[in-house]
Amino acid sequence: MDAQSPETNLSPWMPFESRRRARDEKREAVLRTAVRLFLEQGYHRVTLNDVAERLNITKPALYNYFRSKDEILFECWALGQEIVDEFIAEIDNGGGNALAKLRKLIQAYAEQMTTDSGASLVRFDARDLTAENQKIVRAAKKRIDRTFRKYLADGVADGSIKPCDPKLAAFAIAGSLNWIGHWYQRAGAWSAEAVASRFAAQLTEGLANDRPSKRGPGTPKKSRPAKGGRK
Amino acid sequence: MDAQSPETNLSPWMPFESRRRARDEKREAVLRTAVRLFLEQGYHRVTLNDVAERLNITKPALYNYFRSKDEILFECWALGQEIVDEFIAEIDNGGGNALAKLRKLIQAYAEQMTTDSGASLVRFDARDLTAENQKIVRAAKKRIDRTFRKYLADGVADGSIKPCDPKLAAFAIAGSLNWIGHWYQRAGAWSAEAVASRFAAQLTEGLANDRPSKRGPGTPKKSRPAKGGRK
Amino acid sequence: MDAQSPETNLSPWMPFESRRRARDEKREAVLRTAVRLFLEQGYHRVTLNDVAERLNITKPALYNYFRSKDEILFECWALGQEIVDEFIAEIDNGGGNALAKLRKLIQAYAEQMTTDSGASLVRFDARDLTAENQKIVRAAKKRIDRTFRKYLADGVADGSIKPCDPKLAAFAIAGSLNWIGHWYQRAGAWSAEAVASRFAAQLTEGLANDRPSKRGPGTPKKSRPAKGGRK
Amino acid sequence: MDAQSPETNLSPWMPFESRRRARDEKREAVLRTAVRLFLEQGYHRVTLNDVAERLNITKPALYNYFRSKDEILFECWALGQEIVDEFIAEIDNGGGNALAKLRKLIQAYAEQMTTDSGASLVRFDARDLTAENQKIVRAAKKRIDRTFRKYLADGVADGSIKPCDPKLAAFAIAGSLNWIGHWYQRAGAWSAEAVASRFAAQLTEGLANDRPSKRGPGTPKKSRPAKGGRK
DNA sequence: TATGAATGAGGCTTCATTCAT
DNA sequence: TATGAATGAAGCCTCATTCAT
Repeated sequence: MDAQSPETNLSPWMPFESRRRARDEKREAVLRTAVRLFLEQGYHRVTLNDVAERLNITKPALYNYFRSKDEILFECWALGQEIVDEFIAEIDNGGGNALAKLRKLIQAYAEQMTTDSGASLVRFDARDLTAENQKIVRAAKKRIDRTFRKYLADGVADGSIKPCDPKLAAFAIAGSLNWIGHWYQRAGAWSAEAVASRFAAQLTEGLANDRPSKRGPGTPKKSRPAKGGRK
Repeated sequence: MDAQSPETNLSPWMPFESRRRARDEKREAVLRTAVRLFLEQGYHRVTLNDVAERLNITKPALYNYFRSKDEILFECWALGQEIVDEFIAEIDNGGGNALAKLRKLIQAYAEQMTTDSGASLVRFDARDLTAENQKIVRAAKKRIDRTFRKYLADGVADGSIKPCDPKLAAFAIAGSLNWIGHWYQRAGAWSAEAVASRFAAQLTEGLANDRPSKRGPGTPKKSRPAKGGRK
Repeated sequence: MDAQSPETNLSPWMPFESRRRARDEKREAVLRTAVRLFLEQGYHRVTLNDVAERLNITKPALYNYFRSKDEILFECWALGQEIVDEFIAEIDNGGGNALAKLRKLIQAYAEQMTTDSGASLVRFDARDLTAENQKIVRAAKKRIDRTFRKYLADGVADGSIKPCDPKLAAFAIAGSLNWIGHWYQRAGAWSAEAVASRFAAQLTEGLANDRPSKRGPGTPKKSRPAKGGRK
Repeated sequence: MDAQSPETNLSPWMPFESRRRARDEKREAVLRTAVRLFLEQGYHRVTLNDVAERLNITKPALYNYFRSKDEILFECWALGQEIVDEFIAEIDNGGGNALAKLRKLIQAYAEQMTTDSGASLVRFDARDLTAENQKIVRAAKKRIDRTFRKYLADGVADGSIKPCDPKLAAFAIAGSLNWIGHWYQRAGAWSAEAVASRFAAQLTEGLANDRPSKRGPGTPKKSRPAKGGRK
């Protein structure tokens, strides 16, 4: 508490520590505000003044945290992408067959789409970024795409998913999910989780292999697939 | 047939006719060029100079055909919407049960998404338009959405489609389709028709009612809820 | 009417004659319309399109009658100036002492100010004209000014007007009169003539010499109203 | 007085104070420059570049102080109007009969007309302003007009002014005065005060009641005018 | 003579970014 | 670190004027 307190010993460091923390907090505050505005009004209609104003600071102050407007945009995007990368890693390293993983991925991705940082991923235009950052974004998008395709291909291979073109199927699924970022409103009738589980169910409904190979993995939901072998 | 041909009689009007035709052709040329550029680079990165340059005219010449940049954007959009409205009307008035209609709609909409004018519908940002035009766009989008929902609801009612939430299902389908406007490249591996029919098949795969009620449609959801009653 | 009619004899000329007349009429129509618009909205806010539109012709058609927008402005002004020059000449050559002439001038000028072509003289900005035309305008304005001063000086000399600075008095009078061009509305309560005679009376009221030298001219208003009681 | 003077105590605020002062000074500098240019060349011929150039700044810098070109025009006008409103209030609350007040008003107004800010009042075109600001200008003009009329009417009532139509007389006087704003040149032969007093004398010469009724001023329309003329 | 179309010139305004304080 | 002020770079739009028909 007093000058002798242990903390005081670190004092030469503390200011740095706490300053850095303060700085990071402000940085994040800027990003949160920016995401909100970018989503509400669109990147090009939002001026740095708008962002600053909503934060009760002045425009040049923003340059203490970011080097340019498009860097802010990029960081907004990165915030959302980070989460996606995390749950992809988690699912990827987790258990379950391909279909199960796909379901988990859909669920997680759908939920993410209902958040600001998730919507950023599909509503921001990468062409507003530096060439360099565009590459990063494209790589990330490809990563996501490949994950979807991999689960689909794996599923077809292990029999949990009906034969299909993984590429096209991935596009179909991704489209449905990305679209959430455009229509979902926090004020709407559905909770994020509800939407996510419905999508997980619905989007895999047509894919699940009702008549899996003998003892194939899965034996999905429906017992007695009935005769109607689909169409 | 010779110099005295009937057309020659109309010659006094020809200049008008042909001028008007020329005008309309130029207007359309402007729109085609604009759509292309807007899709390639994004509305805000395209200047009217860019558009004019690619047409080998000067910027102010554009104002002979349009009153403002956002009017051009709107007309680009309208071009695509017109087509959608047309095939919706056609399908709506055509035959087939709800599921069949839904398939036709998906097919047509998917094909449209592979064209420039179709992609316009989902890649342009309505907020770049006049408040008035925004209303028109919103109304059109609602029209499309309602059509999807109607077919789904009708299908559930007539038994051709498995019980499901039409609103959510419509979102899922629309998302998949709209997404085409973002990834489809004319240079890609698939033809527009191929993509469209695959989507029509895949997107309805999970919806089609495998075990329709004995005597044709018309014993919708209610009777014998059965176990499969989703949720 | 037929080939033998007297007019036919002149036929080689007639077309010219009538054409010229038609041309002049159109020219004047343009000017009338232009004056109106320039007064209503101000020269810079009126486009040649506005002028053409109100005449039900097209913009380039105007160039058949005038070489430029500022030429139109100049001709509008000239129309009004012509009238002023005329009545100045008339008054100048007419009879009466200096005070009488001054009154006549005020009356005529005031009336002119209530017309469109009169208002043009004081509401158009000469700086919108060619350097050359500006000179013409300045010369005309000087002409008017000199006339006022001359009558004043003459009046002081012949005793009909009280001693005063002719320059300043001319400015005062001209100001009052020019101002009419700004406030007078044809729809107002006063007729042009009424305004004019009131101004003629009022503006000379303070100038008329009540105690003229011996038998000087004018024994205005006060003592023994006499016959000269102005109208 | 010395470095420790009270002002020094406020030093922490000085930066703010001085900045604000600097800002205001610059704002006024812009206005002074703008008025000058607008009067010299006319509002439409002056570009913001011209204004900026003469101030040795760049065009967009002007937008730190004003929101638009027409706002600058309005503020120029307001600068002049403020002065008028002030001396009107002063005269109105001051002593003297109506004729005396009228003289004071004429004198002050005439002097004002010889300044840039005074000339602005009559040489700027209100139609260049926002609809909203046009209203303000019109209201101010009406205010001035009413003051002239009131003094005239009061003077007629209290007998200090000869019977006359206050409306018309006000127009005549205002015209003379406003005209000063068009012809007066600082480089000319007359000082502002000289012009003003001559005008005050001359314009009221014809109005002053030479032979007021024996007892008490005028026996105009109102029977028993009493001394308490009006108000 | 009249027109539709086109153009050159230019003006206002916006905004991301920098800089001195 | 934060700010007021300034700037450079554009962009949209307007309009008088010209030209081919």
